[in-house]
Amino acid sequence: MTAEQNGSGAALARPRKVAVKAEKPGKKPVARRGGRFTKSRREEVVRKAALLFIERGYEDVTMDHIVAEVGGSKATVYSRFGGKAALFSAVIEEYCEMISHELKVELELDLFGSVEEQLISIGHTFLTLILRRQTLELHRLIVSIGDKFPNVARGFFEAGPANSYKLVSEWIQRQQQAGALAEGDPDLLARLYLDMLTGNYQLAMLLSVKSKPDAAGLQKTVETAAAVFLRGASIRRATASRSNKPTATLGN
Amino acid sequence: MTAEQNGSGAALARPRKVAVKAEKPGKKPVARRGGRFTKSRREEVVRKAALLFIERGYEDVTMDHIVAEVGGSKATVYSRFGGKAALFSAVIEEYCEMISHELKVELELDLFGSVEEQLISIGHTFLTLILRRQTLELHRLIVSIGDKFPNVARGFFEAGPANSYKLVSEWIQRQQQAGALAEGDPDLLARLYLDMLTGNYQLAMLLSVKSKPDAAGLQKTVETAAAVFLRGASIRRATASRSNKPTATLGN
DNA sequence: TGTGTACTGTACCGTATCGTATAGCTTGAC
DNA sequence: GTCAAGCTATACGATACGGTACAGTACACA
Repeated sequence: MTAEQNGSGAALARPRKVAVKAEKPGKKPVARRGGRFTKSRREEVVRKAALLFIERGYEDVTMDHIVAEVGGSKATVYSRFGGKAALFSAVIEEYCEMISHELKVELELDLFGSVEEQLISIGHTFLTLILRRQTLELHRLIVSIGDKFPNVARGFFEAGPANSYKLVSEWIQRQQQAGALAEGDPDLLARLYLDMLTGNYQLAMLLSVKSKPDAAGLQKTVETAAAVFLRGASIRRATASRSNKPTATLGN
Repeated sequence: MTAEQNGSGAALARPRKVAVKAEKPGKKPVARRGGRFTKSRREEVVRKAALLFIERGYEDVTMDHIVAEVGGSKATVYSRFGGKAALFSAVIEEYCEMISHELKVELELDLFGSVEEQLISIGHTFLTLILRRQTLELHRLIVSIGDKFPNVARGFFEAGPANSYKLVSEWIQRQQQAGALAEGDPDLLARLYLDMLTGNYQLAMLLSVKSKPDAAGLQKTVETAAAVFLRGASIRRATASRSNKPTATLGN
């Protein structure tokens, strides 16, 4: 669409300064000459720049890196985005909106089977998503920028964690209405369940203490978490008993 | 002890370049002149530099900042630590060892009361520790350095999370031996409980989505988490029933 | 009191990086 | 074809920072 790689670049006569230069027309593999800054072009820049930031962190990505990656010229990037900080904000915010939609699709999987099976399925989907390399690096990036980009941090929280909590909360409400789970604040219960899954693996992988998610341990974690949660939050059917009887409610 | 600010500096004849310079002898409030690099002096440097890194992050602390903060000269810091990266490693590793000991003391509080009361007490102690500004910023720092300082990351993990998991795991084992909790992998159960508490608040505060821990919500979180955990992991006493009957074991 | 070692204070170097300026080329509208 | 607007390529300024050099000073010890 945007006249990318329209081939003419290779043959164009460009009597620049040195004749030799004409034989090595591109300084970089990304060939882009001319063309207006269309919407799709902007999306391309956003996507590529976002990946760069996510892979290498804010400080370790220079504007020259970005230009080399997306093609075009530095001047254009500055005129279109305004500077490194502004580019970063725009880029990560738009990226978060993208994953927000993906997340809804991924976690809204058609669930079937018993309550426990559904819960395990939710856990697996969630953990798999959370432990993807790209998700981890995005998490690292957002945490590391601290309070420098509050809008970016908030956008990430809404797009990622808050979204996940909300989806699981809605599932819990449905189970409560169906009588499969005891009453209790569904938002809080959703947080507890997802956090149970997340904490250990996520931090260990961010810190390179664990290299791989290791399927067996992950399976065990999800199953145990689901079992604990389900017993803990399910309808009480036995008479309360002995000294270790829980007295607190489930956050009503 | 170390002849600080003995004033003679003002009178020294140093025909450097500009004579005016001699009239503004002290560049900074931290007065330190002479004195050997004793062990306590090293500890002072480590402590102050660590706080700087924790407060402002690796990239945003310059060697000049550090020297200004700890006093002395740049040359000494370089000769004693070897450079910024080495200083950072040494400083954060030693700092982690310090908090490792503190953690053991803090979490080894004399516990009393019912199992649930003990669990709630553990939860409160842990959450309070985790949500301290300094702990959060240390966490941010370690996550943000990524794979650049693997030893630092590992040291932090051992000193913080791994330590906490271990202490709670031991408590769980004691409860299991006393028959108050069902059998099941105590390490895994400890992780699940602590992660339940951590996730939500920690990330929200790191991202400035929540400003304060807000005592009421925190209380509710701990109590609900304890209730869910306790019901989920306690000895089954009712006959298993209906369709939502948990079938998984607790990670044996 | 004299001497060597270690520390201080500061200037300086090299490099990296953000951001701007400039000159020429491409494109799309007329 | 002509032309204005926008893009490319590149050079360059300004600044910041890690690290080193060096002259001078303080302290330990004899």
